[in-house]
Amino acid sequence: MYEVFQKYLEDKTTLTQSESDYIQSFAIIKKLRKRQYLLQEGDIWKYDAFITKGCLRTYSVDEKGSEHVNSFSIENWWTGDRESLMFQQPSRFNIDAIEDSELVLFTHENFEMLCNEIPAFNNMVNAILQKSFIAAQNRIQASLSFTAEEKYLNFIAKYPGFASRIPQTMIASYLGMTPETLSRIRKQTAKK
Amino acid sequence: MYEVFQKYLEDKTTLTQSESDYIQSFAIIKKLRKRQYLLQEGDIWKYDAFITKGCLRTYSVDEKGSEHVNSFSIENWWTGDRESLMFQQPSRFNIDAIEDSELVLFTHENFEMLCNEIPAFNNMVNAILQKSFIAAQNRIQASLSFTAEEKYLNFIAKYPGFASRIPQTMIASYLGMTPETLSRIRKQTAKK
DNA sequence: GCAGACTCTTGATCTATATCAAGTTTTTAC
DNA sequence: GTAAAAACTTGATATAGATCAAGAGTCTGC
Repeated sequence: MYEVFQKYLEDKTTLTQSESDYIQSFAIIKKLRKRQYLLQEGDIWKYDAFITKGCLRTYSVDEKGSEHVNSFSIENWWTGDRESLMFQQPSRFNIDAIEDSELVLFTHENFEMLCNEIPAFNNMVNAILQKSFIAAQNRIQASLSFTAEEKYLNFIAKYPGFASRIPQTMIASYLGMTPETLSRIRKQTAKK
Repeated sequence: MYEVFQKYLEDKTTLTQSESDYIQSFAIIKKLRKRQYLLQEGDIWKYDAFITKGCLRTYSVDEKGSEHVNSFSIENWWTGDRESLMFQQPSRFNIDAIEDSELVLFTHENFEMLCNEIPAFNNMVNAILQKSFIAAQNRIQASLSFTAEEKYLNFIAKYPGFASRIPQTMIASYLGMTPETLSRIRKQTAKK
């Protein structure tokens, strides 16, 4: 499955053959079964992780025991906990696989070294971060100004295909509503 | 007021005198009166902006005409619209001054050039972006899992000093609640 | 292929927060 | 310094969405 990542790199940046090979030499392939954890609350996250296949979710559990889905990540996206990584502190999140998945991991040490040695790689990484930040801003925006129905419609417009892969309960949690509410919204919008 | 930015740079990174001077040579000083816009909806944002004095707010207006405060930024922080900047598209946001303010602006062209020419500067900029992303994630987290009261308490704990500078109406909007609700929460929590 | 466990749906009821309205206090502008 | 405009408070009422509960579908493991 490393080809998926290689293709992604070709798409997003321009590397010489030797740079590309060099990057590959640090890659760690990781397979996850459905339900398997990539990261558990309390662990310190130490990688940069790219998904070549499957679908993962990042969520936290509050004091009342309710789960809150922070994000979904599918093939050709990155995942992990930047806060835990940056400050080397125990994570407040869990990341697990919604489907059988495959990832390409780099230890953060190696990843930073690659960023320093290969400017094109560094630029790509920064561009991704910028886009992630913009996406986060837009999500905040949506959570402040949208009704439950608008949130759902915005979600399926923005991430078509997700709705069919991910259980509704998790989507509801991601959107900040109960599964019952989402079920009713889906019923209503189906009518129209 | 440029000294404030200079001090910030010294704090966050290590530059030679000539690098520091070089950066300064591209700086544009901008003063804003209270209520004055830095950016209006529909404009294309073209700068990287650092606040040396004062307080600004970024907000959007929805179809019903309600304002939604996206963020506050004070001295020693950055502001702007990354989405408009990155894609050179009309902004959905307004940014205006809550207090008389002063900023250091760089055109994005110059800013990128500085990033390319001065690695230490580039690293600093990336670190800021990382932290901004982490803050955005935490805010999403809060908006999903906190009650109105918890959101307010979290806000004043995280940004002490903001509450006294910023009108409650705007804080309420930032937290995703009505001014009336915030007023009642403040009354309750004052009692305790 | 079946039992148990999830997941989704639907209905009844409840509740946190919104909305509307009016009064009070603070700020702004001349 | 004063009048008008904003900002904040408080009360009464409304409502979107939560919670509780029970039944119907679907998946999963042996």
